[in-house]
Amino acid sequence: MNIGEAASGSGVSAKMIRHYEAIGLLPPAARSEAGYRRYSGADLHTLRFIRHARDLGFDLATIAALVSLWQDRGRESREVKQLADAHIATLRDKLAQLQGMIGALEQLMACCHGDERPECPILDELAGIDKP
Amino acid sequence: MNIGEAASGSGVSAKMIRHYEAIGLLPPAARSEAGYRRYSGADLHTLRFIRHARDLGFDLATIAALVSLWQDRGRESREVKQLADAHIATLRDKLAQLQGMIGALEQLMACCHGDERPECPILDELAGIDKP
DNA sequence: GCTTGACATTCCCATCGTGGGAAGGTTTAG
DNA sequence: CTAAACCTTCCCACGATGGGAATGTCAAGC
Repeated sequence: MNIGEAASGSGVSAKMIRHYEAIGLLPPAARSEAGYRRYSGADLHTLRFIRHARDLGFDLATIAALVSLWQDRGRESREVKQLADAHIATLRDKLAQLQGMIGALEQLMACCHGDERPECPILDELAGIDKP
Repeated sequence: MNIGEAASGSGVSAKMIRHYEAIGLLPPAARSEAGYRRYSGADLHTLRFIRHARDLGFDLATIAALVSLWQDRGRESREVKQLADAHIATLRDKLAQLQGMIGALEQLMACCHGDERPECPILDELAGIDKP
């Protein structure tokens, strides 16, 4: 199949498929006589793998590692779990950051009238009425 | 004060101060005879305002709006609250996404032995043993 | 056969916030 | 006078994605 079909069949855009190939996440695709990239069912499978990994928030470098573990039948599941573990730690850090921001904002929102008056605790806070 | 002092005093790097000026978030700084940027206490205050807004996750375009509301004594707090409200919605979206990823990963982690055996439910899932 | 439209190719540029580093000028302390 | 610690501008990089231009190819309809 051509790249368009591979894209719609995998959920990875054609643009991204080319990019993944360019950065070495995917091996160079086979080419038709006219130079069109051609994809097999196995290629599609790999693309879907990548897509799912992206959906879980893995970065492309880690995905490259996951793909190679996936294709290595002698892998140790320990290695996979380590990658997932490191990733989940990163996600939890981000989560904590986000929760901090949301919590702070919610508090400010609760104090701000949000009407035609100019007084605004949100701006006051940003301006550095810092609580030590 | 010079840019280095403004940077350490505000928590915004010198690099970023120049960048903020370049994109118009900050007005062009005053210059010494030799061309060095010079900052006043008021400038420092603005830098700290920006820093705090960044800490709450606001993007620079929104921060520009916040700064101008801050400096407009006739503002309506409604406008500030609207910006904050839109931002908090964005953050909550990201939060939900993160939570989804973390939840999915946790489940997979719980199923994976993580030992020397090659069987790995994490890879299986990525490979698309999709549950409909 | 020829046109047309839907595909494909490569290449460059943009996003967003941040940092690295080069090549050069200034200021200050010893 | 020199060395260190500043400062300047300029260009490039990240990570993942998209937009779009200029160009080439394929399949269907007339």
